[in-house]
Amino acid sequence: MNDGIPTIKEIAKTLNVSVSTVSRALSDHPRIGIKTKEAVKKIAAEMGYEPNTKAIFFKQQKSFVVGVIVPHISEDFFSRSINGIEDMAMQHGYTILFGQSHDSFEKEKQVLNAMKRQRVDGLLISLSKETDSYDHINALDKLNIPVVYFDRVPSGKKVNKVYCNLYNSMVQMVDILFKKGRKRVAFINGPSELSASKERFDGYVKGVSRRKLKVDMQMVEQTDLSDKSTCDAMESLLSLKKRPDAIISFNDYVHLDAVKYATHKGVKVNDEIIFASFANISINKHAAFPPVVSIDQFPYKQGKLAMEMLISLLDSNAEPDTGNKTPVNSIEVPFAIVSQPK
Amino acid sequence: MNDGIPTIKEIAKTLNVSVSTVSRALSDHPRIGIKTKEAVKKIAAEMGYEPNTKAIFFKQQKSFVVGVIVPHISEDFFSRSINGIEDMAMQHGYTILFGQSHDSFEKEKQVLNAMKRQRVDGLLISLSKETDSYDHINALDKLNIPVVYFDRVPSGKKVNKVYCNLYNSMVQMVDILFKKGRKRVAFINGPSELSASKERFDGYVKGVSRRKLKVDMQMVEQTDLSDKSTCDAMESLLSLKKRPDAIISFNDYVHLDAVKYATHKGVKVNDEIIFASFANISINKHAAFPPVVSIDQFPYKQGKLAMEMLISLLDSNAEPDTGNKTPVNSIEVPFAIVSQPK
DNA sequence: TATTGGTGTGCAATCGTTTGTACAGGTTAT
DNA sequence: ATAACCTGTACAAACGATTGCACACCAATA
Repeated sequence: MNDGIPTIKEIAKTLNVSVSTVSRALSDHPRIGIKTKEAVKKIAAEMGYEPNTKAIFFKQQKSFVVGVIVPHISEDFFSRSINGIEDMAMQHGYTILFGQSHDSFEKEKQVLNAMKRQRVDGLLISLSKETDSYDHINALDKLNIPVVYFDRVPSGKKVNKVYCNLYNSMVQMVDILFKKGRKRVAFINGPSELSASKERFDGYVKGVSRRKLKVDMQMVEQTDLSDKSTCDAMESLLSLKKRPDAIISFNDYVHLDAVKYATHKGVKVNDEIIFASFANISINKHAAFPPVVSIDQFPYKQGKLAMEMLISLLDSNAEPDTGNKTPVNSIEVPFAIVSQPK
Repeated sequence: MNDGIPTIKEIAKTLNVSVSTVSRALSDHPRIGIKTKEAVKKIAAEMGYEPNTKAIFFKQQKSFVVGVIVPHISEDFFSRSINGIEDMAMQHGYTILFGQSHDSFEKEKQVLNAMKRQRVDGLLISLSKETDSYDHINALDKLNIPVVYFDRVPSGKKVNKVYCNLYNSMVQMVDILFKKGRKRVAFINGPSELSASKERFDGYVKGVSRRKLKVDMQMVEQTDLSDKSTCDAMESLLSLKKRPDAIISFNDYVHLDAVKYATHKGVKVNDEIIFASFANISINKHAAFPPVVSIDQFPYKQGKLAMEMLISLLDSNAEPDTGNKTPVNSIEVPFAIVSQPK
């Protein structure tokens, strides 16, 4: 006995039948006699048999494990996505191999290689902000490992992805702020490496232009998402001769830093200046000044849909080749604009 | 060819050598000729050979995968523990199979079974609040899968664990509040299912008793951690004829709800009543009223130590049986008391 | 010349399970 | 009575890699 846990072979020996009979008996093969089946199952239970899934996975070349890589698990958006991913995965008997890139390209390659080594059945990934080459991910093609991107998806590539239309949501957000009577809507954008930043910016420009206004680049600042960088951005905005009367932050974390700085500087938050942002993280309800307008990108739903897509790819992969290349799937998840009660 | 990626066998055929030669050549076996080695490596690289780790893991009965189960990934404490776990794991070539119990016993059993099926090499677990039986976990013994508990560890069992001394930290916290001149220190405890609640309570009693004071049970409330339940607790405390002048919350999430309720009721927070709590979650810096005193339980460190312990168990397991049963490891991680700058 | 020893390679077993095929014994149909 | 067909079981190959052992070859030593 190997591990203290018996193999199919030992059951066979105990009963003086062949291993194939045991294997088939345990899986209720029709050609096995009813009494044999019962005897086998009884002994198996008594001996505490547990199939060695390592062996099975090896033989079947499938392990029901999918890799999930996100930038930061501590970011509310991602931990909620993972909930969606996990729920969907469990429903279909999949388990999650987990890794974080910590927004580093090197780390992303590292964890991705770990997943490759483990031969995950498929991969779900939300890109690190440094990622600008896809060789490491494309290497999975050779191993027949399908990849689904979510949230932070590569721009302009034909890939399987689930994402939110940040451009449209930004256009609408700007619109709402103008409708609230604001005249000078500023924007603290994220790092330019993120395609999300470009999309938001384009949306901002569109939103402002629609009002027949000229885009004033003094109203657009940038942060690397750190507290300090956000404060710098705020300082610039607040020192303008014509201060903004509305500030849109790249996301709620930036918002929290921005609003903290503003209160520190004696600004009457949500009066002189109203604040808006993306993501709608759950601690907002405890923040001193939650954003007045926020865009919910439904992380749970995105995660769930991404996993659903991956599973369908895995299922179609399992079937004998249908000849034509698998088409590329893409889902644009609708966003929602949430106005905090006054 | 199977997956589009060649096996050792195909390399062998291409070079007209045996598979064993290829295998040994690739692993730099001393008995293989230098020219053969080079030829094999060259062809292997050309064909894009990648060892099939499923096969290797199967043969070696080890997969370098450890299971990690936590109640909620979205809880700051756990996502930070996971960072520690992941860092340590990667350093040693391990990958993480991930699951959440969502504080449900059933769910915990489910994910644990998934990990068992996957034959993880070892398991790291922080118990769900409902867990009161350990059969599902003990079942792993049979499979020779070592288990390390962290943070939410079983009380009074001889197991491998990494945890924080909540009793002592509570004693000290009470002490500090008295030292700050507070006279009526109240406590909103967590659900009684959690052993952490008992420990905190005992610490509270000790802390109060040390001051030669009688414990007033009106000063001790309980919450199931939901917003509503915490508000109920606060309502009771605030409606006392002799209101508390300090309130210790079970953790920062409870604290945030409590403080919100208090401000809502017009209490002068951190003046009439000062607030303290456990955990020191990262968003505190953005909260309107962070706790004045907080206990840091070093989640990253706990995770790291737990993983370290598990790895050492796995290493000792790999060695031929030393005869005597593996001793049980237990680490008590020191906590720190953090006072927010005024 | 025969023995010893090192060097380079191949054979075959092994891990635990699944599965295609063969085969034995019994029953039914022609 | 003989072919055809079930039913229940066993044999052996296969998945991809590792590894103990045997063997062949050549050189050096006794």
